[in-house]
Order: sequence, then structure tokens, then C-alpha cells
Amino acid sequence: MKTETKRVELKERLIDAAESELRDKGLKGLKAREVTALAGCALGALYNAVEDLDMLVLHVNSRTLARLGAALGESAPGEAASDEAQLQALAAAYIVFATENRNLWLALFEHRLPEGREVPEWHRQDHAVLIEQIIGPLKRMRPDLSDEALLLRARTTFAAVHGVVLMSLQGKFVGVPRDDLETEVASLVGTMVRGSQSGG
Amino acid sequence: MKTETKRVELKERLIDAAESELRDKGLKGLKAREVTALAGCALGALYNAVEDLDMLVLHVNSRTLARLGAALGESAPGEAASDEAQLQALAAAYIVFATENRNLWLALFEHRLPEGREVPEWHRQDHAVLIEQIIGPLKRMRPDLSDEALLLRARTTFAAVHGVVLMSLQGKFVGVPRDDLETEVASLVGTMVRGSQSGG
DNA sequence: GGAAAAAATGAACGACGTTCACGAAAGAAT
DNA sequence: ATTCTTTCGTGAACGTCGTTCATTTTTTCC
Repeated sequence: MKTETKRVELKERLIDAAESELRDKGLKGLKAREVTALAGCALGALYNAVEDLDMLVLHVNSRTLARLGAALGESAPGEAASDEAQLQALAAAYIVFATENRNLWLALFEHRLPEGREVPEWHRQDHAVLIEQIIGPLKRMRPDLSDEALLLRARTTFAAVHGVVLMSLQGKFVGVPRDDLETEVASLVGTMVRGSQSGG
Repeated sequence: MKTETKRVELKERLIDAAESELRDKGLKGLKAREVTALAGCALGALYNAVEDLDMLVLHVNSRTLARLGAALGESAPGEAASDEAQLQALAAAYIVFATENRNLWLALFEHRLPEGREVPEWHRQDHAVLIEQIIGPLKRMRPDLSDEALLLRARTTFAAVHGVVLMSLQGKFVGVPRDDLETEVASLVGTMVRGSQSGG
């Protein structure tokens, strides 16, 4: 059974190398030749370990999502804290993670599979961490909503905050300047919380 | 001076071709050889008319932004309408435009210049249409904010709505299902409006 | 009309993702 | 241990891409 462990080790070295390259150079800087050189294997070996470069990116993204989930989990300000305080802490932690892992975090949302390809199931589930922790506080704030509506609202809430962070960190267009990001997101979360509470 | 008009005409044919390809196949489907074939010129002519493919994308994006600005402008529900109604109309029009021009709209946000390159000034200004029309209603709702704070808040408001639409239309991850998009965005805008009004 | 400048052309270049025929290594069978 | 078989690593080779460039064609100006 040593052949299997070697196989797994090579795959891990490749993911390590891809993660390093992705972190340093971003999605467009990820090259098969550079990754295999870093992993210490031949070019063709990559296609034996994983399907192709796209799948390698998904593996890195799964790692990033796991780290992001952990970072969000550790941000909790205690059970006694108010629901708004918990949401604010989540949003603040999201900003910290995004800024400290800019390229890896961007890869989560910039990477797209070619036209017909579908995201494999083992990766799809990893995205749950993005909304899991929102549901708790949201449920206490809106006990009137059904579970489906709650899930929907959690997705919307996350996407709203995410949009502001994304536009800002993409440094593009009409994005909020980096220095104002924390303040603006905090204000947005506060506004959404108040808007939720005043009937609706 | 006929050489100048020929020059301009070729450039326009190239932008036309690029727009068509972008609309049909998305950003990753845009190829120099296909574009020049459609425009009826040689491969090298592209680099005489514009700097490179990236700049061709920016030209298409400028067109798209102009059309988007017009679409948002025509969505106004009359001056007598409430501020919330105006914001809701803008958001609804944004969703319609994004869904009806999916690939062109996605190109606005997915396209990124290589590392060192800066967005040229003639294109940067075109993005103003994304927030221009938000400022009016927002200013009436929040007369307490300074002009700078208002601009900031407009950017944040746009980015929040944009984030929800983007995640949904990217059909990815934790995005809101397509069928619920209008409802969820309307709810988000409503929540933000109410949160703005209840002091803060 | 002819010299000089500009623009169009498409072959060529280098970089890329992916494939493939081949050789090495490992597992199973004798 | 020795063969057979299957699996895996290898890097040259392929097709595609964006971009460049020497050459040819067209335009401009005197």
C-alpha cells in the first residue's frame, strides 16, 4: 500500500505548490510548469494526480474555505453578545481574512470552470462555511422566517457584505477605498440589523 | 483625412466583433484570431488599432456601462415617487440588465488588467453611472451626511446589491437561486432603507 | 509621379495547457 | 527469485493562444 501513500503525497505537494503560487501571484499567475517544478515532479505527473489545473485550484480553494471557516468561528464575541455584535464580528473577521489572504480569497470567487463543467460535489459543500455562522444570529433576529426563508436571507446578507468587500479589495471601479472598508461594512451591517428589527 | 476615418472604422468594427464574441462566449471565449476574422482584417491589424486585447475589452466595457447607465436612467418611476421606490426601481433595473446582458455585464467585473497595468482614465470615469443615480434618493434620506460620506455610502449601497446579484448570476456557491433574486434584492433594499431611517 | 510615411499583412515566436509513447517501478503469479 | 502485468513518472511534442516583426501595400505630400 505504499503506492497509495506516494500518490497522496504527490497530490499534497502539488496542492501545496499551487497554494503557494496562488498566494504569491494570483489566479492568472498559476502555471502548470511552475507548479510541477515546485512540487518536484514532471509536468505530466500533474495530470496523473488531478484531473487538470482547474481541479488543482478547487483543491486549494477547499483549503482556503476551511481556513476561512475557522477564522470566522474564532471571531465569536461570546454567547452573551448581542446578535448585532455577533454579525459585526463575523463581518470584521471576514474583512481581516480577505485582506490577509487577498489572492487566495479572490481565487474563491474569480475562478470559473469552463462552460460545460460542473463543480464536483466534494467541493460544493465546502462553501457552506460562508453562511453557516450567519444563520444563528439571523434566526434570533427574525423568528418569523421559515427555515428556507432564513437560509435565503443568510445568503443575501453574506452576499451584500461580500460585495462591498470584493469591490473594495479588487481596487476597482466604484469600490469603497480600502481605509473606509471596515467603517462602511460596519455601517451596512448596522443598517441591515436595524432595518430587520423595525418590522418587515 | 480619409485615412483617419478608415482607422476609426476599423477600430469600431473590432469593438463590434469583440462585443459580439463577448456577448456570445464570455470573457474567456474572446480570441484575437476570431475577432479579427469577424472584423475582416488581419491578425496584426488589431495591434495597430488598439494596444492589445485587454484594451479591446475595456472599449466594450465602456459601451456596456453606457447602455447600463441609460437603462438605469429609464427606470425612474417619476419624481413624485418615494425615495425607496426610486432605489427599488434602480435595483430592479440593475437585475434586468444583468440577466439580459449576462456575459457583457460579467465582463465588467471579471476582467482584470495584468499586475502593473493601470486602468486608463477614459475608461475609469465610465463607471460613475453605477452610483450616480443612487446619490439623489440617498441624499434625501440622509441629509445629515456630508458629500464625501454620501458618495461613500452610495458606493457601499451599490456594492451590497451588486454582490447579491453577482453571486446569484454567477450561479455559484452560496448565491441566491435565480428565481428568488428579485424578491431577495427588494427585501435587502427595503431593509437598508428602513435601517437608514431609524436613526444612524 | 516619386519619395517618404503610415498601415496592413500573416508568418513566426514564445508561452501555455494538455496529451502521449515510452521506460521505470511496483504487485502479483509462478 | 523471476517473470508477467499493470501502474506511474517522464519530458518531448501538439495545438492554441497573444503578440511581434519584416515585408508588402497603401496613402500622403511635394
